[in-house]
Amino acid sequence: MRKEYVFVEDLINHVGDEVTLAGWLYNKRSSGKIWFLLLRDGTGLVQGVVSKKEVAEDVFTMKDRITQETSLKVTGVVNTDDRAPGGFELWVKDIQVVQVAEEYPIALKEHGTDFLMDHRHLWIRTPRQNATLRIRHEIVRSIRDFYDNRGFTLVDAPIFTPSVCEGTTTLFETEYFGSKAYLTQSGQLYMEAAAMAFGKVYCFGPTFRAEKSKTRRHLTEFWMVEPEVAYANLDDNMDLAEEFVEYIVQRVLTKKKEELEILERDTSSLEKVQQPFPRISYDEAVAILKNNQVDFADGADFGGTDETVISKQFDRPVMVHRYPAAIKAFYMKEDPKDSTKALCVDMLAPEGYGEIIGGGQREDDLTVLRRKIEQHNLPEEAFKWYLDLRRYGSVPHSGFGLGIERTVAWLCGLQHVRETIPFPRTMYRNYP
RNA sequence: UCCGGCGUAGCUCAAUCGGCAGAGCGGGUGGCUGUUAACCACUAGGUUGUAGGUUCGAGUCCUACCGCCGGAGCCA
Repeated sequence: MRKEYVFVEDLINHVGDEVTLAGWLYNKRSSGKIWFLLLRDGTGLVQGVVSKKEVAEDVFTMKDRITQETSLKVTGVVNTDDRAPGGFELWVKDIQVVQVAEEYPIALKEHGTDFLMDHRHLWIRTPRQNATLRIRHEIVRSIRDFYDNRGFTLVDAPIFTPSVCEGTTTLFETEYFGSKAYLTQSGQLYMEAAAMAFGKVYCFGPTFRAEKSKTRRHLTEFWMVEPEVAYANLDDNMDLAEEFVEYIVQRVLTKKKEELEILERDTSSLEKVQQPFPRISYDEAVAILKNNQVDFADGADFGGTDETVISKQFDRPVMVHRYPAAIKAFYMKEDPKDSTKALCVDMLAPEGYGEIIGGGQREDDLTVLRRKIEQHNLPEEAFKWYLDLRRYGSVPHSGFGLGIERTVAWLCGLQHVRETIPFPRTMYRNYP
């Protein structure tokens, strides 16, 4: 990768050696005839000690020339020292400046979110943001490993779609060679086709919602993983969902301890995320709301505060199944025991983080599905290919979608999903 | 789209009843041999979001607009 420079994360293998690190100046402190620099290289932070009697004059006076975020290469001997942040420090012999940074806008002080988001391209250099995005990466890796290790085939869904998927949410419209195209809000319908071809599949990509949502749980562009399994019923689907979420959480707990510490995440609640997860019906969830004196209209969908009240009854994610069919998408299969209910499931994360999974068993009967499309005032023409799946060897099948950003926010203990994605897109932000 | 809140130095915020626009950080200058968002001294830095209005006098009160934040709806 690069032979000349050692990464901070590898210093543990170089104690006593003279090495050269390449990075950026995070901070400096001086005390007359000795000064300290904090070097950041993306893999960690290390303190360099510059002593007047041990370096050349021009190296010692470097402190007056280098500014925050100046790019530089530092050569020195690696030592362990309890006084140094991180436990290691570098006895500096030489410093080579690559570029002296202009006055850096992000001080090592508190800033407002709007200011930081305007400087998101720089903000991601700071420890907390860095830790969050590293955890995001671990979550993405664990998702891929989970499905790849279980024989799922990755099938990418298109971003441009010819028409509405669900008919409920507002889509971003774009010009497509003289006709209209829409940015996808879900790859699910395509995964249903893929499941009939590959048995068990998943897609993982960005999705887009043009809803004018202004909450801590919404972005206009977000990432979703959507598995779909042929011959799987609702119970199979819930089994998969809980095994999946347990896997992600435990992977992050074991592999990203340092990052969770940087974020000061209390992990005791995450350690409890183990199978089995509680499963309650919509009707049972409504009963919980009523017992907690929540004013709730029967048959309605749950709002953010409703979800919080429900999830606070449990110490791990809770799966709520069999919502009223009327408030769910057309493709949800009717419960054969109660046609007013749908064989769907939402998973609510603990600590008020809300819905992270939505899915269920799909309607596999051609006649019922056509009726649903008509009832939802959707153009049957647009779903011709989708209906074909019910004509040529239709089978029961199920799947769900997990929102990456909400999952990252939950595991990191963040108040807002906007910090869980490198460059968030919200109703009011399309910069940088 | 609706409801609520906030816009003061590069950044984070103060400014009492409407009465001289201030501090910390960051910048600059100087000091300090173990600092941990170091510290100490000095210093520069302002169209108080925009446009009107009330008043002897507006950062402060009123109106409209703009921007952002939080919530609702909708959803992952």
